[in-house]
Amino acid sequence: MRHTYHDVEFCATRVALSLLAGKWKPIIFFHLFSGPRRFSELWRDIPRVSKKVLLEQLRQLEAAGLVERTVHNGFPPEVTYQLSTKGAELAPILRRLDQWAVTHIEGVVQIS
Amino acid sequence: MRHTYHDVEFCATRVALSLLAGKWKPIIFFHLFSGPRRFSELWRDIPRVSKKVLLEQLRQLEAAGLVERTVHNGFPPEVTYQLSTKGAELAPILRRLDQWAVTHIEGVVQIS
DNA sequence: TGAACAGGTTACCAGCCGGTAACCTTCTTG
DNA sequence: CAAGAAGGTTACCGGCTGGTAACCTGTTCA
Repeated sequence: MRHTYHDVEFCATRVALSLLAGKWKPIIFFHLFSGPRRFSELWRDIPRVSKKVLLEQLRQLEAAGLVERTVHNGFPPEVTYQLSTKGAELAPILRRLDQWAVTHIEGVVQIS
Repeated sequence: MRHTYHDVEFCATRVALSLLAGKWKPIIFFHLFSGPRRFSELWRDIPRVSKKVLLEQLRQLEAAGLVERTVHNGFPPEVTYQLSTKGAELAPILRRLDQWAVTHIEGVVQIS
């Protein structure tokens, strides 16, 4: 059995896009580009996302190996999320995509 | 009202990704990178996609301004799809994403 | 003693997205 | 005159994704 990118199951780009697919994932990414963030920080800084959904997206990113979750013992509980090496290597690609969007799509805003 | 990329509605990357979101779109893209293709060619060359769904994806890409549809009069009917300038400018970005996926995701295959 | 905070979890629901299968129209060819 | 090819369209359906709202656990502080 020969696999080519014609085969949707093995198309690298499709699989990559599926890891980024999710309403809040790009925003999470841009927040994590500048370093680790606590759960509550992300929840505060990303408007209109529910705890449940934010957590779901983070877990999916973690499962994909793009994000690492660290629990720091102590009180109050502190859990931080940060990009893995693999995840960080997406940064330049996402920035170029951002650039493309800003020049080609109206009403859209550049990352800070 | 201030818009920042923190606002999911205006996050450029999210909007860009939403244009590419669709099971068959990356594959369609890679087929169109090498030039215009007839509908029946795409349908023949992309395994397991139904006419209806392929057409849907093409129409969405067209609506997004990434693909142009041309009807050539004559018989048999001939309709070709090709990337717009805007769409073609995504090529290098998608190729980098493909590269990233090939080096980081197992079982995934590079575009030819 | 009970409120507040961090980081979750649970139940439940609506809408979208991709999927199958059959059908349509126009023209050409055997 | 029937079949076939090109490019669709239509009816219908199941599962995934994102959404709301309420609840839980453990510790500290007033």
